[in-house]
Amino acid sequence: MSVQHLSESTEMYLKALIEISDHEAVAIGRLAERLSVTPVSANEMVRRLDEQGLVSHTPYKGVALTQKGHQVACDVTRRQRLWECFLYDQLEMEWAQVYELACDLEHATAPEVTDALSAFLGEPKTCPHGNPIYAADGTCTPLDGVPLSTVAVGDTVQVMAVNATSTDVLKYLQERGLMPGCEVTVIEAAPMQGPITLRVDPAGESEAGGKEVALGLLLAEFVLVKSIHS
Amino acid sequence: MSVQHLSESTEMYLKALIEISDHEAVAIGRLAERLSVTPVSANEMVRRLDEQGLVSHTPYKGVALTQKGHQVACDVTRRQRLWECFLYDQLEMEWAQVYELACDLEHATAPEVTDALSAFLGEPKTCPHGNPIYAADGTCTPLDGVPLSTVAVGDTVQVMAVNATSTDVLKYLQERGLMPGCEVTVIEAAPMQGPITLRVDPAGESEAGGKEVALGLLLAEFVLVKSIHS
DNA sequence: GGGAATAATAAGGTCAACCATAACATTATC
DNA sequence: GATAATGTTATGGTTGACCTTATTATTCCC
Repeated sequence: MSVQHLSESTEMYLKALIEISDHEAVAIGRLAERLSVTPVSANEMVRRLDEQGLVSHTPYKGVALTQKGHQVACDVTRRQRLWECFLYDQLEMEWAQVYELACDLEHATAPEVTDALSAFLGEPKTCPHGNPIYAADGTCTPLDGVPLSTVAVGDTVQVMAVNATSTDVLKYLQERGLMPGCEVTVIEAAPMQGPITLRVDPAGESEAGGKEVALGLLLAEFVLVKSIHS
Repeated sequence: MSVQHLSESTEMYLKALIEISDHEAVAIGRLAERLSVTPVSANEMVRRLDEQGLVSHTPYKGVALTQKGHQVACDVTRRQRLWECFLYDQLEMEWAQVYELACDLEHATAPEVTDALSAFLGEPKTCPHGNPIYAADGTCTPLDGVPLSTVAVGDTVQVMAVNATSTDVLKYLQERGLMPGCEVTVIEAAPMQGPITLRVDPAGESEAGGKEVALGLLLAEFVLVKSIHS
């Protein structure tokens, strides 16, 4: 269990894997794209991670985290989301920016600091974007939402979390009010992967009958929602 | 002035230079020792830093920070000491440990974060070890103390700051009560670089007539004190 | 002035994490 | 079953920051 010191690069690979794997193997190509490296580089790196027992790679099938790798990935993600909370709640930094800023800090955070930070923040359970924060033992209650891209026309749902990592994408979504807690009605879905049209009511103002927003399907995949029974 | 991204190693060299230079050139050997690298490696690195205009190296004379390098070094030190305050005051971590922990965080801290952190902490002026925190513009009021190793027998002084970086050394000093604010009377100084003997009154308890402590001269150099007029 | 300590330079080596290009293997799709 | 897409392996290259060993240059001090 001793998690000596893993390189920043190693931590980024493992974090990327936990972010894009739905409990199944991930294609190397996708991983490479997510990390902005070439498939060849990703292949090399995956081989090294495999040798260290952090992932298991089945040629032509994909990469999956081992138990050890999963533990590390949870830990890295925990550190990041705690820093996001700190940056957003305490330092009052930009909602769209804290993912990137926390990403730098996460690799420089000793276990004692992580735990003390969590206590200081009151053991928060989600980051500012709504994603769950793993407990020190690696457990967490997973979100039971679905991507906004899969919601039927006419349905009204509430945004639970936003899964994006790029500051630009987050800013784009924020400008349209798509933040955790807001309510969204799908008004129209264009054919051929066209955008969906939404009415967005900012959190806490569900009476307002907010503005109409067109959202590309790929962007809508980042937005996790649950249906509203009301 | 654009401080793009300098490597962690670069920042460590510049920080080491500002820490051990008394406004004069530093011998490469000393720098190498401080950073635990070989003189040959330090030489190479100094050449690179010189090429980047961060230091100026006069062969056989030593290295000095340029204005640009000084600015960066101040900034790095500022980041570190702010993190020390956060870790010590807010997260309530060990006094002896926060230097090392903050040292990791400092390299991962964006300028916006530094400024927001400083505001959050109430623009502190010193770190938990008593060393000054540079303002955002690089200015700070330097300490006017002298090393405890230079104090005459019989004198009573107050500890202003502790300049050590190793957790072990800091822990050793803490165990003997040598923290900022405490009062110290030099009882005896052994010849031939022998230890000095002190009476240490912890901060806020100057009536108590504290314990006697023997301290090696090299350790006493880390402790910055000012005389007490009382 | 000579020798010791220190500093500088040269040459060659390692390691992690990338890159490109090219060849080859496998899987998926028409 | 052929072809395209994707994945894998091989080879060779780069960069930063270290290392060792050896040689040469300078400075300091008796």
